[in-house]
Amino acid sequence: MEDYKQDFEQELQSNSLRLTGQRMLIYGVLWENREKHLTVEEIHSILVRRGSGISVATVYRTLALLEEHRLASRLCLDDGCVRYQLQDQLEKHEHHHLVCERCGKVIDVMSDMMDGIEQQALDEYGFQVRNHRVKLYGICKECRLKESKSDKLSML
Amino acid sequence: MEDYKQDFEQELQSNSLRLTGQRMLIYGVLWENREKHLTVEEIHSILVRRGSGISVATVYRTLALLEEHRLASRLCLDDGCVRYQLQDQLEKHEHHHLVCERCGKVIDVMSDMMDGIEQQALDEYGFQVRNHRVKLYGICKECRLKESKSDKLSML
DNA sequence: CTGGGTGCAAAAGGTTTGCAACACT
DNA sequence: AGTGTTGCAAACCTTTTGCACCCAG
Repeated sequence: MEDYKQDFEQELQSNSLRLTGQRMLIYGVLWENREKHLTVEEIHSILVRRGSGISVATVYRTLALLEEHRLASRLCLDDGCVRYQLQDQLEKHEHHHLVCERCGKVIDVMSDMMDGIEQQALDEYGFQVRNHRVKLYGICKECRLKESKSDKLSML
Repeated sequence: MEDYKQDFEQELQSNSLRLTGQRMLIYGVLWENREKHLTVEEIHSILVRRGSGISVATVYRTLALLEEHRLASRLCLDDGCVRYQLQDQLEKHEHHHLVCERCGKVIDVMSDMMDGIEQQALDEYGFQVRNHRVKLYGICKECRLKESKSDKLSML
């Protein structure tokens, strides 16, 4: 339970990178929010709120480091801010995201259904896929329920 | 052949928007480069190079307008700049992109292979997909050939 | 004519960088 | 001790905005 940082510590050590307090803090925030997709600004302000005088520059630098070492993955929702999430070390490549156009919720989806498309890319274009980013935009269950309810109310 | 702008003109008219010279120019550049994915900066500098004193602000405003009316689609390759491309009016939703990690080339792919994933999203999460953005990162045919050639050379 | 559209320049984000001070190893 | 890291602030880059002027309808 307390060893969640071992992947990180090991990766740093084997690359002769330093295990600093700031890096641990950032990794900790990502771990605590591993089911969420935090923006850089959110990560920074969580730490500032806790009394850490960490600078934004360090947050950016550390996140870039984590991404480079494939310990975190970057998610760009085309709304102008980049989000980060710890990357599951078991994943072959990145998972998919369902983005609700109403409430903004992001649902992670594990799926190998892209295998077919990857094969097609190779067959038809000679393109060898190494990673993919799939974002499906639509309306989540809760928002659909909410909307069908208010539709019924407005009909009265 | 000369009527490629009719979709655009019609859409403007039916929304009582004005058919200005600048809008025509921008639409023209997108049409000439319809197989490419131009950044805002590229579109702007193409026009400036041709002697048009158009401002970046207008380019941004017009592209936003085109996107809003689904005449163009925005592509965000997570490299900090947004790209635009005219949208095929027959497409159900956006097509997929194969992005080469070596040369940066972007290949468009039409495919309905996402239908399976969309059904899965609905079945498992109650999530109704309305659009999707799929980017597959990998290595294109040409770069693979080039690399295998230089591999062989370095072996000598 | 009249209001939508444009150019300009300033402002507003978000992200990067140079440099001196700091702190892991 | 030595160098990788950090904080700070300035620089950067892309995108947005306010406003006076302009032009399509």
